[in-house]
Amino acid sequence: MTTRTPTDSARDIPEATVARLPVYLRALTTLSEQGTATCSSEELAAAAGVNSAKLRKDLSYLGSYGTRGVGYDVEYLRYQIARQIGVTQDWPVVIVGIGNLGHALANYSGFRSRGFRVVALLDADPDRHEETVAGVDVRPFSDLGQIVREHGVAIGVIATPASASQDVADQMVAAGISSILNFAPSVLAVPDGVDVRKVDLSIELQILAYYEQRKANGEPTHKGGAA
Amino acid sequence: MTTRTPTDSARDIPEATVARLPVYLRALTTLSEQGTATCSSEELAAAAGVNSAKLRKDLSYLGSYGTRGVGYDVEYLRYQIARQIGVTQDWPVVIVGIGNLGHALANYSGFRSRGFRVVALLDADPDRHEETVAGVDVRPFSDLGQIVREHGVAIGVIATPASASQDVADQMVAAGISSILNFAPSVLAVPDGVDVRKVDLSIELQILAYYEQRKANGEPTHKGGAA
DNA sequence: CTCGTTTTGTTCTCTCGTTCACAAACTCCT
DNA sequence: AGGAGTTTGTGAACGAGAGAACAAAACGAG
Repeated sequence: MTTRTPTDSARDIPEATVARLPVYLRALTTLSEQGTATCSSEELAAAAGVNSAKLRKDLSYLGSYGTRGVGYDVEYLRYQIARQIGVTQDWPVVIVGIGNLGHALANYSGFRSRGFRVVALLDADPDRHEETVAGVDVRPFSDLGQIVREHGVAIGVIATPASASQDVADQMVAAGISSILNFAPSVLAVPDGVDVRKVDLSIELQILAYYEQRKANGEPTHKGGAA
Repeated sequence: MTTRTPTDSARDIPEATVARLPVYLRALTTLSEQGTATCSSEELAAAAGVNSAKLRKDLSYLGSYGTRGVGYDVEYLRYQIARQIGVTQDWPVVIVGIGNLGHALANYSGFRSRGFRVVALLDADPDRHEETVAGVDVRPFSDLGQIVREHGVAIGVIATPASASQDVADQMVAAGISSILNFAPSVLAVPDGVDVRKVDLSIELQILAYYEQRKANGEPTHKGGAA
């Protein structure tokens, strides 16, 4: 049964669009908090920092949720995007590696408010197993399999040094995790069917440094001015 | 004098390539530490997690630094990329907002080793001004202008809550900073000539959640399996 | 009911990025 | 010296994404 049925609600949304949906979601939440009930594509695009044509095209992949001549109902569109991304459900998440970054992630409120629930903090260092971070006990890394089974965890976050990251990833995959967010500066090898996204703090700085250097040399600014 | 001289050493490197250069740099450093003196595009591509054709094309924008039939000299290529990105020089950086994330960033060793030197940690909260994080004193946010002038800071990092981020960005720009790395979940408005890059921890998780949801619904895996 | 105004949804075009495929260039072996 | 075997650098085909432009749809005024 590998054939795609035509009734699939979500066809194929382009990757670039998927990456922007959370941005729109955040913008809509902001508008909602400001008491805005309706907004045009122009307004929403401004709040999200993108072109209005691009926004409309992105939204058209989800369906026709706007009203011509009027705009979008903020609450309704917000729900539709949230449902499409999957943040209406609850996503249990484990964080491995409770160093500085692990601490910051465990305390980050933005996860909770978007449906991500940190069910466990794991670290290989026994000295940390007495700690409690953000109300969650730090447990031995060897408990990974049990925790994943118990909570049905599908998403894992790696905040270890690079040297440990591949081993952690292997064990995550073995335990049944199929999506990994990697903060370690390493390239992970994982089997097909497992998604990995990488966030590298120093890479972003290096990209800025490149353009900064060019600015200092009198090169004209590239297009990506604002964000 | 807005015309581009043909003697410009660095012509126009595509944005996508610039974003990958730091990845290659890291891969080369790893190879170097393993004692590898020479590598083929195939090996380096594997270490960086990209296609070898793409790697070769990327490198071709910098110049011809390889030897046909042999490959690339690891040290030489590493230096060339480092010079091109600008990480051979010293980049003074200020971090504003010393919460959990600010702490993690201040302690992150990956900055130092790539030429980024944290010259100041700033926070608006007077209670934090007694602290010392990673050997650097936390100072009042109002010192920003003086510090930027003193150290010639061009790059600023925002690790504040979203509510404060725009104000911090405005003051950074006023102080003369022209590149901003924004960790706050907000869209910053900045004048032309100022570069902003954004890292949003929860957005990455939401993107993973989207694909995870599709996997759970029996959709075939998309191409972006490994990373 | 009709017309003008507003704003979406979509089509078309163009630019940018990726991948393929191969000639040029280098090494090694005989 | 010459030929076989590698590996780079790049031209060309291909695909995806961005932006402009416009037709279709809703609304309000008269």
